[in-house]
Amino acid sequence: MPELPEVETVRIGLKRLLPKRQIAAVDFDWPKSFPNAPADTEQFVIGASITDVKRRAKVLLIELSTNFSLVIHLKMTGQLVFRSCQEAFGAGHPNESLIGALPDKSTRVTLTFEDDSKLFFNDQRKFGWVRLIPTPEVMNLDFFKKVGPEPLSADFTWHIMKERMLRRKNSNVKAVLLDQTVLAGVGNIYADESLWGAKIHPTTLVNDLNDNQFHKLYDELIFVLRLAIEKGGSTDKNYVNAEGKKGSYMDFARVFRRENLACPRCGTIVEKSRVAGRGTHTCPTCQELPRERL
DNA sequence: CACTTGACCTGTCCGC
DNA sequence: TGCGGACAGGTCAAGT
Repeated sequence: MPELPEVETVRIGLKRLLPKRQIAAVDFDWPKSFPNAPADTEQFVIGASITDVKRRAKVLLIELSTNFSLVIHLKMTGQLVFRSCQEAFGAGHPNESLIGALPDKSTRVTLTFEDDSKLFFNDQRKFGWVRLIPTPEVMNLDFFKKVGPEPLSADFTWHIMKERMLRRKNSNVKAVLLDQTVLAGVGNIYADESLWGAKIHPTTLVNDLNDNQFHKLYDELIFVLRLAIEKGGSTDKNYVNAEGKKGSYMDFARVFRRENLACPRCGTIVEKSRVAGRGTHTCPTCQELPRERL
């Protein structure tokens, strides 16, 4: 579930909460979630302080004073939640969290800082991971060598998006939006939302899109990504930010998870189907099915 | 090579 | 009520 806007929201929260804190202990509650620990952890994590928190695609990079980085992928159900030692989180407390006491049964890794505040990596489905990597070598990871450009970077244009998408011209447009080597950070929610905005059916072959459609899809994608960051991301089920709180983009969603409800543009009932192996939401009036090719 | 499907997991929901 | 199965969706490996 965490896509670019959710990971960016977590990054903004951690950037405010973590820098200068010194790590006192690491607990491996589920060792597979931190595969290359604890070999280098004693030397390069314990005693290190956090210098910066960055993001590339859907991956978080927590940089340490030892010139190592904690590289974290939340996959579908990952959460990074910070709690300071003084905070109480009972009902009605101003900092009340949407998740209960931590650690809990889905806590996989716990960082404890000098002042006894903690950062919890929770991950119900255990697909996410934390890796410890020398900071200069982070971008040598296979994933980063292959991943496409950041859609919100200043030099990402609709021409670049069109050119990169045409590398997979015989695939349907939804599969290509989800392909991280074409562009970084788009997942199921914002693929459906941007295709609805551009009035393009998700099964349309990339090769069949005209320039107007590429341009419109680019505009809609940038719009939904920016709006979602502004709203603190989408909480469908698991996602919470660095303070354990929900995002509100789902209140603004036009088709995602709105099957059997009215399309906000034309009133037609929104349908749900499967495209590229994923649940897919479309308006059958706004997003016309592509004609069968002979 | 281009493209699609299944595996990795756990929890929830739906139908019988 | 209990139980099996479908589903959730990011990425990589395996299959066509």
